[in-house]
Amino acid sequence: MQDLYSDFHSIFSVDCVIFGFDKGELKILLIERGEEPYMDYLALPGNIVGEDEDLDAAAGRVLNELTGLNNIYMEQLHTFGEVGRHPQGRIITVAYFSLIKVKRHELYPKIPFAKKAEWRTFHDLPKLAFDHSIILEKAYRKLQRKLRYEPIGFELLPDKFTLTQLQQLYEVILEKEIDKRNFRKKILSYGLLTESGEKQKNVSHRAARLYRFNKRRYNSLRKIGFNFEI
Amino acid sequence: MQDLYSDFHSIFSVDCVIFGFDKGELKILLIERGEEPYMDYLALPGNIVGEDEDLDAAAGRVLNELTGLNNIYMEQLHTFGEVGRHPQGRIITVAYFSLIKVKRHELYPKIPFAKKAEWRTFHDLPKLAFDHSIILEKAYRKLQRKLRYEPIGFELLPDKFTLTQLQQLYEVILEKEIDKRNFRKKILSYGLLTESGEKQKNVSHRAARLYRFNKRRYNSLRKIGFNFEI
DNA sequence: ACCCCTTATTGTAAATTTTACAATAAGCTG
DNA sequence: CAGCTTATTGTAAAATTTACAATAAGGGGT
Repeated sequence: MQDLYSDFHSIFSVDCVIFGFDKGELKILLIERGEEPYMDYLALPGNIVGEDEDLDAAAGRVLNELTGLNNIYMEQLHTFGEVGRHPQGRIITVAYFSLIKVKRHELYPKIPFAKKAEWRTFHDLPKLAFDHSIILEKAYRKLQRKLRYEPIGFELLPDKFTLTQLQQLYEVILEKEIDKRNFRKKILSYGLLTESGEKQKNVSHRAARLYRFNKRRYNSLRKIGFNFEI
Repeated sequence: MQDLYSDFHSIFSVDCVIFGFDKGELKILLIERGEEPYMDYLALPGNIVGEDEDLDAAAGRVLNELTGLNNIYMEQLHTFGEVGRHPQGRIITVAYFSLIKVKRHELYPKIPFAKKAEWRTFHDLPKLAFDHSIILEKAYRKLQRKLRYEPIGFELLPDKFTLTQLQQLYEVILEKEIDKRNFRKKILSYGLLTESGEKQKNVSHRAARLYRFNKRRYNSLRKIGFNFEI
């Protein structure tokens, strides 16, 4: 058995697709490469998985080194292992999918090969390095699918947010207009939103109420198999 | 860069979760191990990925070597890469998910380490080798989720099948009873079923009509974003 | 031929959910 | 306080989902 296993070993890595939402736009956290190949191209942040490191831990480490954040919503997206996907040899990469609040952190690009890290508008991107455009495309479809069936929008918004912000997030990600009254009725009917008691400040129009996501209620409803379809 | 990449190489493999449906039961194609570790345990069929082999191709090869089938519905499920998952060292496995028609083939267990391959009833399984019970559990949840949103049940049934067979499949996999009249109304409303013109034979009761899945119509509806929720 | 047993096939009314749609309220600015 | 901007709210019609049972058809046994 050991013989069979010893004939081919491969390098493997993780790449992170990190979504954010800011000023009504879907954002994605990318690095700018400072080395060949794909010098100056934008790329997904990623790294080699350590010998004694779990896959999930490697993805968490990449995100932490980039943002300083811990305990962030992350899940596996897909593994990309085509023979020719990397110009320098066979590299398998496990892509991860993450949602974070843009405003919560500074960017510390400790990622190797990176000149810098920055938030880019998802809907206006050049071709990325390697096969990262393909990975990103897959991640976006997953984001759309998840948003339709689970209340994950809250991961992308500040702790307190208005219903209009939330609706805008749905409209931008799902790429369709939503009726304001029907959206509010539906989203409030789940009972996942708690009024914070506060209102918007420094806006030159009627101030909107600020809501919080009620994580406790979400967990108890999820346990009994509740469905949150939008 | 080459330096960084050269410090840790890992073995990687594919494992296949192959579902079938027969005699009103959900089946799963497993091998019985003929070697340590986990001698005599049941395990998912799998193999090492070749140096010049795409991931998807490796999964297809495992399934082909086992069943002789080609062009089978397969998709990636998840990658399992915990440090301690394999007693003989760090092995990352990409799990695949597949649905096949049980009656279509013989079993040729060319899988290494296997004494034999056989169809087992999903709902009555012992603990599997390695972390394969965990992989299977994840695959089953995916099967349930997919069945609810996509008409994949046809992959598991013979080319011609009755509505009762189809309903039974839904009931067994989703683990809930479904109203007969409502089920028929809904499933027929999608227009994905074509009457074959034939009826059951050799049954000691009223013979049911045999339907076929209309793949062409499915593809054209899917293109326009149609939803097939049950 | 007929009765019995088993499964196949079909419709409808009530309840629920989704959809379409616009007037009023509130806060800031000048 | 007039004007501008965004926030908030309800209702009727349409569509979908749900609950529910009687009749049809085929084979087996007499």
